[in-house]
Amino acid sequence: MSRSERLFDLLHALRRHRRPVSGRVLAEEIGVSLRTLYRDIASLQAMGASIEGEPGVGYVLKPGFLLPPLMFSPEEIEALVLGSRWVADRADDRLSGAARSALARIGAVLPDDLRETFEGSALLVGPGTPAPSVAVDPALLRRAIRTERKLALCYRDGTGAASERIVWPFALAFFDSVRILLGWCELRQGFRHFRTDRIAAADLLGTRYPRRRQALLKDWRRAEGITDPAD
Amino acid sequence: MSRSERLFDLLHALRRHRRPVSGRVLAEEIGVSLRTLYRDIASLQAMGASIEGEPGVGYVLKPGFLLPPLMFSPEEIEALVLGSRWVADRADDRLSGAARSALARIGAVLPDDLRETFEGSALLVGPGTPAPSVAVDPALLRRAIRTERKLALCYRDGTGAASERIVWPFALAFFDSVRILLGWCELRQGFRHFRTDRIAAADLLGTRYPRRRQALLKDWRRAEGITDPAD
DNA sequence: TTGATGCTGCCGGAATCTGGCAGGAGCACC
DNA sequence: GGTGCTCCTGCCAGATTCCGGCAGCATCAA
Repeated sequence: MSRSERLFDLLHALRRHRRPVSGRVLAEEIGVSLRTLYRDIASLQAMGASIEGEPGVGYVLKPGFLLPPLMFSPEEIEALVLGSRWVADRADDRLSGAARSALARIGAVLPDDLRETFEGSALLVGPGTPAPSVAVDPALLRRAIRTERKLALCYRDGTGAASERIVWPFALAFFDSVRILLGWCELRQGFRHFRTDRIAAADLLGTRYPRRRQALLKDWRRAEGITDPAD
Repeated sequence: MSRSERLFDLLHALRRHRRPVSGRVLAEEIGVSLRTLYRDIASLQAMGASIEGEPGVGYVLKPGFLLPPLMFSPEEIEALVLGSRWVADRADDRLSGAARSALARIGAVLPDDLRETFEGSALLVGPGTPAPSVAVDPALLRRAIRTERKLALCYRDGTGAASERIVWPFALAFFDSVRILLGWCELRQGFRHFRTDRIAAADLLGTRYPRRRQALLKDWRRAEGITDPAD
């Protein structure tokens, strides 16, 4: 692989990892010695890429470099189509429609050869176990999360006992057959999860909750011992 | 100026002119001999750039090498991120890497406000039932499908009985816990499906099968009474 | 035909690239 | 204070690539 080609690759590798990456890892990924990697980074920086390196941490590429990324590879197209099909099949109507329309936008910018891959993708999503019917509009839950606003829930737990509580919703997790709303429960002063099919009613309150949902998610991950998949 | 830097410049110059530009002009603009310019163009083409040169006219950069800025609605972004996360979590290593990589590309061309939605997406994919270990490389199966080539399978069915057969693979279906290869079986002269975890061995044969995989998929859909989701 | 242009092969000298080593410096953690 | 991780730089020698020039062919349009 020529040096120039490698620089494109390096740029993409940096974009792929959003967390700081050590030079050693990058060098291995690209297949080049550490010394050369440092040189390559310096080259990209000289060309105007805002790559920041901190001793003991690694490199991060700040967004906004003049050069747009390269086109998708065929495998990437297949991955996007498959993922969108899964969303289209499994999510609620709004999200499912959004998946289809996002896919259409992507299709519109593909060159002819990739459009063939795109249209003829042979990766299908089998129908899953049908999702239990849900009383509240999932779009409402997502809006609450996105705008970081409190939610008044009327919830029936596994034993059938009903309760009312105020929660700070910060994420929605998709499992094979159920969806689970993650939130901080004001009543219990702790993280709780709620199966969406057991939420009898949800009221979007006007008040925002006092923390950033990213921070809540991070705390929750630590509490549950779940590592961030972005790492 | 180093060669790599020059290639970036050349790309820039090509994007600037939308009309065909002669190699001579480009060479002067960049400050390099004509011979070298031809070599540079060839390098970019080798990297996948669709630069078209017509004798007597000049060069034009067709869209399809660099990903243009894309505009999505926030909900579309969430759908793409969620879908890609699902693929990243559930598919084999290659496809999963492709999902992450495609996502990074999309993230890089989003305007700032959308990038916020993109990075802070709160839709998670729960860990599924762990996929049974698979003896054959799923990438091989996908390649067979993509190139419409026959596959020699060594398969153990549900009862444990082993068989060898030649199939025409035309699709791969992802279920919650298993993946299923769809194919036309030469032995049985009919459509058959194969759980990938029960495929003991698969040989990619050199011969292409005589029908288009789209047509096979359509026939299969009709035979199974499954409507095309694209309708 | 003529001219403009794209494109390729060849060559030898020049420039660059590469990996390894040694060392410095910042930072966090113990 | 020591240890470990990291970024970063200088130096060097051998390998590799790059570069310009030239000569020639192909294609297209006037």
